[in-house]
Amino acid sequence: MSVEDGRTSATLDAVALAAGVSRATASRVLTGSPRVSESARDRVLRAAASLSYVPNGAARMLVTRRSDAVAFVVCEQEERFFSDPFFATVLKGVHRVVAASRRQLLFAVVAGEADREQLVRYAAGGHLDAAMFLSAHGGETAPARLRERGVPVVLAGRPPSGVGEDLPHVDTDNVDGGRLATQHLLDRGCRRLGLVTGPPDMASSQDRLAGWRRALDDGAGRGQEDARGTPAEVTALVAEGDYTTAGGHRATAELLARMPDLDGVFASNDLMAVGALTLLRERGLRVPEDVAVVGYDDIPLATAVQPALTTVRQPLEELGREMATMVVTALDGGVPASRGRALLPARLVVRDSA
Amino acid sequence: MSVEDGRTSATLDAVALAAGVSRATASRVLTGSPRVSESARDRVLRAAASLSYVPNGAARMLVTRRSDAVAFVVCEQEERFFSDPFFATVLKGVHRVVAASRRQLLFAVVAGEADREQLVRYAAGGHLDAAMFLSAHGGETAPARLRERGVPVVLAGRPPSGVGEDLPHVDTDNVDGGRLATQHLLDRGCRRLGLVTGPPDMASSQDRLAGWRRALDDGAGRGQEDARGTPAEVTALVAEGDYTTAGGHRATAELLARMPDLDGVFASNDLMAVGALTLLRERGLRVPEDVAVVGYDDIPLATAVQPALTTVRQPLEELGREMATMVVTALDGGVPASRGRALLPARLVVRDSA
DNA sequence: CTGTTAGCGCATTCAT
DNA sequence: ATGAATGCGCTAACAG
Repeated sequence: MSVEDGRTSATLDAVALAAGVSRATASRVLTGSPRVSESARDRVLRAAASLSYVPNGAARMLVTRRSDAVAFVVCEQEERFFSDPFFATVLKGVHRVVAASRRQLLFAVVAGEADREQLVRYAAGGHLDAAMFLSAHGGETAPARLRERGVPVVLAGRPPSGVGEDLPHVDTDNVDGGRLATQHLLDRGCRRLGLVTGPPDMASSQDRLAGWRRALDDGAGRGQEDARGTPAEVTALVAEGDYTTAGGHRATAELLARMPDLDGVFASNDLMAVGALTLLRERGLRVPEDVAVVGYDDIPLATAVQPALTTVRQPLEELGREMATMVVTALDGGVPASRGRALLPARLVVRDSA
Repeated sequence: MSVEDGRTSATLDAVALAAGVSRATASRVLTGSPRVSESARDRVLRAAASLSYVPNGAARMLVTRRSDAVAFVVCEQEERFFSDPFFATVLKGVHRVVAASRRQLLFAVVAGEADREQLVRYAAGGHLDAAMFLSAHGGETAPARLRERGVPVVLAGRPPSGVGEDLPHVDTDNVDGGRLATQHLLDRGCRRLGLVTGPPDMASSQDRLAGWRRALDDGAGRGQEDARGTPAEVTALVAEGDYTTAGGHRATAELLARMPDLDGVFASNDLMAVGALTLLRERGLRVPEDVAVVGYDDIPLATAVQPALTTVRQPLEELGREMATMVVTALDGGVPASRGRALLPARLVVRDSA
């Protein structure tokens, strides 16, 4: 049994020496090259194990130009980031694929300008073979800057303006999701509708809003009918939210102030829908009898809340898998992670709130 | 305005050449060495900026034996990890300190054996200057293995058995927290008490259990008195939970089955307390009138739930800051991150559930 | 199949 | 204050 030094770890030379071969042969064995004799391989492996040999990452990076590490970058404050299960689910999908490719998955949060510079420097320094970006807001420069430096990048979600329109990305169909949610409200007879948007600089917000508009336009085109088959005019209002429960609460209050006979709310995510539920309860309004509420994301909380939320589900784990697959494929195949544009379907999950 | 190549980034040679100095001088400027003339410094800086120079991380690591990156490692499944706000808060504290030290904070999840091996290899390869471990379960080998390889390590929480008793760590006073929670139940007159523990292999569970025992023993010693000042016998039962809402639900059911006249529950974390609340409501028991409930952690959900949870608050952000400070200090000072053992106070937050 | 050789890009001696 | 030379540990191209 060998003893670890604790300070200086074994080098390839040491392994080669112990195995009685040259560095080159030792290296071949350890990198899995086929052109090695059985006996040499065996001796090297044994020596490496006995010395607890681990290759020096710096030396390896320097010559291979790879780090075998990829990052999952979230451009948000820690709070947001953790309070939204969105990230956890996508990360899970990513994790599976990256782990299977035997790379180190690293996880970084960019909560401000200093973080951004640090990350770009880190990546430009060669520490990251690729980066996946989540929740990029408008004006986020990191993805484009990394790509300029030759680091493959994939975004979750359509790049917002100013981020790099042609950046590879994978998205769920937020336009269709927004349309489904809105149409559901119309279908159940709601005619005084309110939308609570997400942050206006995020693509998902914009797209869900576009879907809302599309549903309303479609309806206007062919004439809405209420539950009794009677056509009725539709009134629609929009209030700005921010994807937080508090924001949903506030925005719904605004909606109600501007339209007291509100009968349907589409909140652009579940957290805000929960905020809406809370406010409506405070105002003595019943859900869905007085006001129907539809959320988005189908987070675990959606079923825990009273009434259970009708919402739109996105295949988030699949989104993560897809992103990671694009990255890994690009890395393994040498194919530049060019314009992939998977668009994953969203679907309505009807529960009690609408 | 210079144009980026996009494939090959500028090297120090290129910068030196453009500045009309030697590599050595350029290096001195960029590493902030004092022994450089004003004019040389100026030219080098200008050249570096115009070339968008970023030092090659591999080359730098190779010679400095540092990566300027530290990791925050969570040994949990993604779900757990994100669903528990514990991590977010600690991370926030860590982030502040690490960012201020101009190092890259990396974040890794170890969800299984493959991940563990990958991480150890990554760290042993020199990619990590230090690692902070969260939520280490009994038998977790990574921290000790990293330390053996010369990577400074700090744990959040007392090391559970088999993890390395003498590993540096910073903890909150879980024993006292458990005692406070239990004592509060006794003080309000509860005499038929139930404890829902966390996973038995986690130090925090063990310590909160120890605090529970201590409160009960103290009480036994001096004789408990009920709300009317009448001494009464105390009965106490323990059920095993797992820090999840579902686990709290199940464990509380078990408690109730074994002791139908249960009148006080101490759940070792808020998630389980919420599970307890749900079960008690299902059984038609009022909280706190029939059964008082105390949680632990004071997560945001604690105030959102009905009734608002009486719970124990830990200074988690401070815990994060403390861990990161230990790491950064060790790294900057060259002092081995040896036995630090900050013990941060816990305090009771009384709300409606007990 | 194996050993020898040559850098990868940088920080750091040692001279000057 | 500056330049020339050295080596970190490894992989890969080249001989043999």
